[in-house]
Amino acid sequence: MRFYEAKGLITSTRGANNYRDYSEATLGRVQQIRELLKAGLSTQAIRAILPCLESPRDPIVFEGVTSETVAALEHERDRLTERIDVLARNRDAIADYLTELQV
Amino acid sequence: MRFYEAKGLITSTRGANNYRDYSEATLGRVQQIRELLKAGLSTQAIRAILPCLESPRDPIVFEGVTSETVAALEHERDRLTERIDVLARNRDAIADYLTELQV
DNA sequence: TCAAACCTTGACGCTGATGTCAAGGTCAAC
DNA sequence: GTTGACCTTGACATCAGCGTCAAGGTTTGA
Repeated sequence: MRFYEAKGLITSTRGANNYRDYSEATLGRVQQIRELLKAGLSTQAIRAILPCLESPRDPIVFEGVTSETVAALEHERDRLTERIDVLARNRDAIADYLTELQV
Repeated sequence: MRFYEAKGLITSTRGANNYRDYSEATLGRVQQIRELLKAGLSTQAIRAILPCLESPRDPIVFEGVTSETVAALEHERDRLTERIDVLARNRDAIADYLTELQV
């Protein structure tokens, strides 16, 4: 999506055509992005966690990882945990309700 | 919020003033609704799970619980579980990345 | 009683994520 | 070389959740 590109979530190379050329990795990333959007994250939150989504990140990049980046990641991690707790709590409420109905 | 009322998430009684009067329970519900919205749920999903959010639902209501309601609740429960899985997976990716950085 | 503070409704605007449409460039194939 | 399919950009439309503002009614209190 051009929207993701404009948001800085993915990149594309351009041929002489000026046509976009998406790498295989980018296509996979699009899947992850869509998943996260469907899960309720914003594009900004997704952009923040992008560095963690590199598939074979064996050669982990220490360069350019500022302390702000680390702080942002810790923040996103904590917000994700909060989100997960809220959702799990409510899912359990639904499950409990359903089992009570089925007595 | 009037918005929630229009969406059928909460109700209010009106005095002779025509002023809205919110019950204590409704105010608590508003908190839950906001929490769920912040966690990325839509108002429609929230409305679907509202019957499960009654605080002291000891006198559980079997009346008016149609099989569609049950099916909708099971659906929401499953979608919540999917969401939780996606978020947990990505939170763990962030956590792993952070620990790798801190070696 | 009169003004300030608060409520009502309705309309309008905004942001974020997407969809769509028009006007043009490019490419494949006949 | 012309047609049709596909790409480009830019503009505009849409939907959800929310904020705001105007015009009027209500309450409070000095």
